[in-house]
Amino acid sequence: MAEMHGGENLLFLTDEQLRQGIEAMFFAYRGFTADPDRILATMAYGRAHHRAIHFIARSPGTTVNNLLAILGVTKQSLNRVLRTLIEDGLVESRVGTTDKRERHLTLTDAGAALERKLSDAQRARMRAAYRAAGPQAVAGFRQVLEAMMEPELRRRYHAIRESDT
Amino acid sequence: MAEMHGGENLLFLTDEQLRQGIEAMFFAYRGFTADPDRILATMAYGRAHHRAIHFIARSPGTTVNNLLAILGVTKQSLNRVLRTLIEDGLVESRVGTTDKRERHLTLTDAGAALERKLSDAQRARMRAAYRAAGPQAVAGFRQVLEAMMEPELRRRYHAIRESDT
DNA sequence: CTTGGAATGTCAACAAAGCTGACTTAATAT
DNA sequence: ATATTAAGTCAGCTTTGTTGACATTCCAAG
Repeated sequence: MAEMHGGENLLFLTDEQLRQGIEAMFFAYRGFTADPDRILATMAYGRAHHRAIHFIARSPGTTVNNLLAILGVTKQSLNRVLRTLIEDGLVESRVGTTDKRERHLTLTDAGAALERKLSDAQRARMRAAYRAAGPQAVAGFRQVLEAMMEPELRRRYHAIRESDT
Repeated sequence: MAEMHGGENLLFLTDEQLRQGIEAMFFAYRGFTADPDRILATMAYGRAHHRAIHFIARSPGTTVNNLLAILGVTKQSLNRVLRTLIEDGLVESRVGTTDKRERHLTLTDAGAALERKLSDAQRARMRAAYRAAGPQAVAGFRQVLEAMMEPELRRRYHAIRESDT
C-alpha cells in the first residue's frame, strides 16, 4: 500500500476533520452495539455479559485474570457478571490443572448458542458496512482503529488474532 | 460460508475478518475515550457531561430536544447532566425568542475552556492515529463508520457537518 | 515446613448514567 | 377552547462500574 502523504495534503488532519472523525466514532459505536443490545434487552443481560461471552468464546479456557485485563474492569465487576452466567449455565468455570488457583472459563452449549445469536447480529451489520465501503476502505478502517488503541490493548488485540489461527 | 466468486476478492467479509473488525472497534473505542476520561475523573464529571458539552459546542444555541435526539438518552437522564453543568456555570440556558417553550443551550467561557481541554486531548489521539494511518486509510475509516451508523443518526451526523461550515 | 505473596472470590457500600412512569408548567398549534 | 409540545421534576429502579476489607487456596522462597 502506497503511503503518499508527502507533506502537502494534510487536510485530513485539520481540527474540523478530526472533529468529524470523533463524531463518526461516537455515532458508529451506537450502531455497532445496537443489534446485540436489542437482543440482550429481552433477557436479563446487558452489554457487560455480551463482552464476557464474546471473549470467552474467542479464547476458550481463558483465565479470569486474562479476561480482566482484556475487558479493563475490576474483578468485582466482572465477577458479578460471570457469576450470573455460571449460575444460568452459560459459562463453565473449571479449576486449573497446572495452577489450581486459576479458573478456566468456557462456554456451555447454551452459552455458545447465545454467543452465536449475538455475534450473528453484530456481524450482519459489520458485513453490510464492509460491503458498502469496499475492501480498500476496510483496510483503512482497520489501520486507523489499530492506531487509536492504547498500546497495551493493541498487544492483546494481536495476541487474540494469533492464538486463533 | 465459502464465498468464492470469480475475480471478486471477498476475503474481507469472512466471519473471522468481521470478528476482528468487531474487536478492533471495541478496543479502539476504549482508546478513543481514554484521554477525556482521565481528565473528567479529576473533576465531578463523567462521559455523559463530555458528550453534552461536545454537542453544545458544536451547535451553539441548540435546543434540549435536539440534543436529546443526538445523544439518544431520555430527557431525565440528560436533564440531570445539564442541570449540574448549568449550576456549575459551564452551560447557559436561554429561553427561546420565537418559541418560548424552547431552551437554547450555549457554553459559557468556562464551559468552552473545558470543552477545549477535553477536545484537545481527544483530537491529539485522533491526529496521531490519522497521521500514522495516512489519508487513504482515513477516508476508508470514515466510510466504514458511516456505513455502520443507524440511518437516523447518519442523517444527524451529516446535518451537524453542514450546519458547521 | 513455614510463611509471604499471588490469584480468586465474596461482602458491603457507593456512584454514574441509563431507564420508566407520573406529573406540572408554559407556550404553541389546531 | 382545547390539544399538543417542550421542558423540567420527582420517585424509584437497573446495569455496570468503583473502593475497601477480608477469606481462601495455592505456589514458591526461605
